[in-house]
Amino acid sequence: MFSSPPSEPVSNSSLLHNLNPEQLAAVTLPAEHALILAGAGSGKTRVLTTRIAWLLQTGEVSPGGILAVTFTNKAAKEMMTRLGAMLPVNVRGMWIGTFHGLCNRFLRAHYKLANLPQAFQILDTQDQLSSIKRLYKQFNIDDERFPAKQMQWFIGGCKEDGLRPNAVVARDDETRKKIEIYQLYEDQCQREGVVDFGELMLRSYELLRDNDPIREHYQRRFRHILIDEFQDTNKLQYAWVKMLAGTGAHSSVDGAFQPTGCVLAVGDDDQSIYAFRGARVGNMADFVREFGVRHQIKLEENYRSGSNILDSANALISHNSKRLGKNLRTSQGPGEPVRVFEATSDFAEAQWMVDEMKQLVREGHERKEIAVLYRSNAQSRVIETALFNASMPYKVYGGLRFFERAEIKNALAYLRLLENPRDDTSFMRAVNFPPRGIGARSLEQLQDLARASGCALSDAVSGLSGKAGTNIGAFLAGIDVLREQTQGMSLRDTIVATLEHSNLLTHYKADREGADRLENLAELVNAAESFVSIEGFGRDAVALPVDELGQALTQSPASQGLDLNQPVLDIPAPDAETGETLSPLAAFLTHAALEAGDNQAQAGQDAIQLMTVHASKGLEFDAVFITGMEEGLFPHENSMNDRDGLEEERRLMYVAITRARKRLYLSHSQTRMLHGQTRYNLKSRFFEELPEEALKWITPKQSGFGGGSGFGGGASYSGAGGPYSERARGQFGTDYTKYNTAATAAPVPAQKETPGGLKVKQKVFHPKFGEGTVTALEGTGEDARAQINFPRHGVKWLALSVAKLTPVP
DNA sequence: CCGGTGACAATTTTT
DNA sequence: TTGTCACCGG
Repeated sequence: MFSSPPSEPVSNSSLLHNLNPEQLAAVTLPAEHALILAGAGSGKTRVLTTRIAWLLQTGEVSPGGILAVTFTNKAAKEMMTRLGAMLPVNVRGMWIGTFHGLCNRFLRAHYKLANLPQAFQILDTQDQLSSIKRLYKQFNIDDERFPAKQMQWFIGGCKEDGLRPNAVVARDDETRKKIEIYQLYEDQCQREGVVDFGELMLRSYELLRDNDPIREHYQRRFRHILIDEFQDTNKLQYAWVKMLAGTGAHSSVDGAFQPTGCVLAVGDDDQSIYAFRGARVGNMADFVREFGVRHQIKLEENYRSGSNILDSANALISHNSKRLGKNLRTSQGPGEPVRVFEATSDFAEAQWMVDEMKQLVREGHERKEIAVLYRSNAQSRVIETALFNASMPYKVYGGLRFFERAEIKNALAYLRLLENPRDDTSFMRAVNFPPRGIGARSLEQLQDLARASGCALSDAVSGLSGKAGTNIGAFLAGIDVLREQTQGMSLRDTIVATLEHSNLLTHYKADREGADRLENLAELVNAAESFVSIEGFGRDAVALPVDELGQALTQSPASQGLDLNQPVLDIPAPDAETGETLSPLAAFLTHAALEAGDNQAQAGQDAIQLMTVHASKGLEFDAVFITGMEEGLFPHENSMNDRDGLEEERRLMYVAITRARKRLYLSHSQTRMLHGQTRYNLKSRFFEELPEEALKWITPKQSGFGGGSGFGGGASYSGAGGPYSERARGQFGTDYTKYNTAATAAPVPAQKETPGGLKVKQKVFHPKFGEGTVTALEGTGEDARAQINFPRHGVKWLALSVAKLTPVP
């Protein structure tokens, strides 16, 4: 898949053709640290890959001297594919991959120094949580006081900050206890021979930091370090990059070694939307300062959208204060206006969208070129229902990925036990699934025993007596037999044998809802086969054989980057002493953990694309609907409290807007079903931050709640985009008034009445709830009620005859 | 060991 | 409203 086409090396000029001046400058930068500020749709990936190709082409560096890091497997693959198409290099042999993938490769190569078993396995997020829960049982830790989820977050956070338990400051008793649990967790993982995602990063970092020869080897080796999506890096990843680049602060004892790695960081601070998981946009500024960056290039030419869309994006993001500063521009014309729609209910919003989509499809747009973006997953439901009822094919992104499915995890648990009987997480998962009469009490006994002797569950079984001992003993003996039997088998046969032995197949066959699961298990066998044949055994997991890198090097136009005579520390595929190599199975299991698989099931099918705004980053579509543009939803209420939160929401909106090539729709609804309750939301403040001249209101703009008319006649068809004209109506061929039927039990709107002298959208003050905004009015006289949205207390209905409300000017 | 029950919470996500 | 999870009874 990633092998190089048998083409001649392309010439320099063809490599660089069609680059704009900024892109060209970025590609041909001198060998120094540099920061590329790459706006949305500015050809960032192209610049990155062309830069690598150019470095190789000009002999500046050999393939072995390049380190290119991304966040997702998808991005890494794309980089390799594109590079492979540009130059006849063996991209698989190069250090191009995700942070975690590369750390894995590094740790496999130096597993002894890293104090890990060669076949260490990787805990995914689920595994990590169950590992912590198991710990809680063993040590009687109160899940009420220290929720396992929260503990998981704490541990992950510490690792991201590069902190081991002994380095975390115990500022209070609670933290002290957490640190204690963190330590217990660490011990448990170490004993079991497993690492979590954070550990992959942290242990790699520590090994580089503490081992001078290793660090200097890699510093010498990686002449060019390229990092994608730099704004998403966390503290540890930044430190890792810094360590590999060797900024001079860490020269060896004799001081003779001068590190030379050049870092090319590519990112966009305006698209930083992952602060919640530890990303630090500040790394960009830190990078410039700490690395003494002299070259900064802005890629501002956008090749994706017309200026109405880009002006909207630019105007919106200009409301953020913390920016490095960048403006997207295009040589395309204005393109279509940004269409804005106001619905009476989430249901009506979905209906409208479906009709609009039908129209788009009629006009010849492919369904997969139409995307619906929303802030939170819960919003997809109504839309799905509407699409389903309209028989419109759609695809929801997100949700469980292939290797995260229960049946797959169950099968993997058996496979992991074959590889490593000490893996207690897998033991617990497999021991009584499918059910084989091993109850909770037996397992508790076993766990007590294991803890007392500090050994693995599987080692403690021999100490069990009675029925418990017999049952669990039989399970374990079965695993041992299976391990024997599968010796020398192909990966495929090993998995088939395991599925048989475990009774998973029988179990799911008996389950009348197990058909899908059986299908997935069959798919697991396929995945294993393609892992061996197409991907090539273990290349994700194992350091490459020497000859392969050698081949990559000799194919390079120049090989001055890496001295072939120096010891190649990262390629000890077989263990130096025992000659042991990673089994295909261990490699496959690693692959499963590091690449959880697509979650886009029927990819390739022409279906409407539904996803969160986060998931849409990096993608583009002809037509984009951004839905639920309401206060509390987008910007989300949990983010509105602090300035940073709001700015991140705005960046999120920026990302959403810039996904659209041709047509962009923004919609909001007056009412929305959320958590089983109807909420009344104001339209998003982001509307106020968009340039009116780029927008076109295609709704009869409502005057106050419910548009009066109720839902019928009398609405005033005016809006920022001017009167709702017949022309517009004809153009879209849709009568929008039909959506103004609230499907949910919306309160009957006051018609022209303003009870108590209040108006919708007016700000009022309540002695208890503070300041709020009137969102609806209802009834007259004594019965007059107002619905008010209080930022701190939520939406409330207040009887005007009782509530002491003061209008706020 | 299953299946029912009630409590509870419910942005965003990759590895 | 929906999904998850701990707990309990058959």
